[in-house]
Amino acid sequence: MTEKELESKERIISISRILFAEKGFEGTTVRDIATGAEVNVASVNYYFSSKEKLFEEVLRAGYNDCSAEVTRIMAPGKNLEDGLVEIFRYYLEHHHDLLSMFKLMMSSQEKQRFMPEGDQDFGPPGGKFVAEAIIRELGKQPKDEDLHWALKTLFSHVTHTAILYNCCFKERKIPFTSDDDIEKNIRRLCRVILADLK
Amino acid sequence: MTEKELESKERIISISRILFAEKGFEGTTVRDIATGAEVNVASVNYYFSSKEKLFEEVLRAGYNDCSAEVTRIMAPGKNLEDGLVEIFRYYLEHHHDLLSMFKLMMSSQEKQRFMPEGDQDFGPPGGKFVAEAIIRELGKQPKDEDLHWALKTLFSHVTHTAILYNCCFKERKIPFTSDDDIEKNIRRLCRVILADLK
DNA sequence: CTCGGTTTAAAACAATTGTTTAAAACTAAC
DNA sequence: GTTAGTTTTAAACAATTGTTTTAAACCGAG
Repeated sequence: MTEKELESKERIISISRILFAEKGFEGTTVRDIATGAEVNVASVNYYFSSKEKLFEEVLRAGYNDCSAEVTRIMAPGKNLEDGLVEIFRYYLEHHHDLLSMFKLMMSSQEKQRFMPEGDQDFGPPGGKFVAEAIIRELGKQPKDEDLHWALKTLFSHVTHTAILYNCCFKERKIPFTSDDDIEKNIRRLCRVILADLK
Repeated sequence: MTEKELESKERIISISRILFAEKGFEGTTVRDIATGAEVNVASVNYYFSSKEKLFEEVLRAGYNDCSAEVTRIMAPGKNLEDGLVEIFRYYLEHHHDLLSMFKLMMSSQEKQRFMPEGDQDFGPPGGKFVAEAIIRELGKQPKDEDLHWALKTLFSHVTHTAILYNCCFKERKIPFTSDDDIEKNIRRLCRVILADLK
């Protein structure tokens, strides 16, 4: 594995993360990828053997990065509000991966089974650590029902907002949403939900 | 415009709503549509002049139906909790249209501009009437900031949950979510948010 | 330099794409 | 029944798709 291979292979992955997110799997052509990565068309199949396999690798990369980052953010002791806002910001910066994953989930059943190991019990990547932050914040172990309600509501709010941000908010298609507002909204929801759990 | 035309044209629209939602615009072929609608391939272009125009018509149909239904559900006097649960159920029944619209929003900029008249001020279709229900429930006019926070949080929760339901929940990929739970979750969020606004 | 394996390159592959054509079949009014 | 207009059909269109092939270029080790 020489220096050049790493460069080519990684350029392909890198541009694929963007293109798959923007145009979806079918909407992205191998030739688009090859052009974007400045490699020959055949290189894509040479390194990844098929477009589908490349797609899987792209998804895995996105999921793993996201999972690692959420885990890092939500390190023991982390404040819930601050953590969720940071997760939101990460989602914005890496909305390619978020969009790809979401589009996949929304696609036909055959492909829906993609979900890497771990995390299943807590839904989104790193959900377990957000759950732990909720427990810390409460100072007690809530009922399972309450915990999962809080987790799901908070996470879906952050995710949904991050997705919409790149599609509508930043172009002001939906009013009353400045970047500051979004942060405030997340914090407010945190407080309201935690208050209800106490 | 004969009897037969209506049948063919509507069969094409009908199957397109499903296929576009499942496979996206690029993932759906004109031949899939023609087969599904039991018409000749050329009929699609005959009636809609292009695949793209057909897609626009499909989106418009989905958006208008959804907007009309939310408006109907949220008729003056409607209870907020009940209304949102009904909207959620409508989203589930008509998740084709919901998915199509969401996938479009998540797609490349050129197509993002699709958003029919009205509703812009309140985001999702029929949002205005949900806002009115919030005001009714409060018994007073809240601050703009509060109203939009509540509206956005509630609506995004319902929408996000409805989307995930068809992708994960119903196959139990994410645990602790029975159909009853989802309803309860929506109602709980309603109460918590309204309490905060009071 | 020479040799093995790895990486690139151009070209071609068959299959599928959206769309058009041109003729046939159909429908309704006269 | 004839005619004019609409709808359906089969066939073909050029363009694009993912993938494969074959040979050339490249590289480090001996």
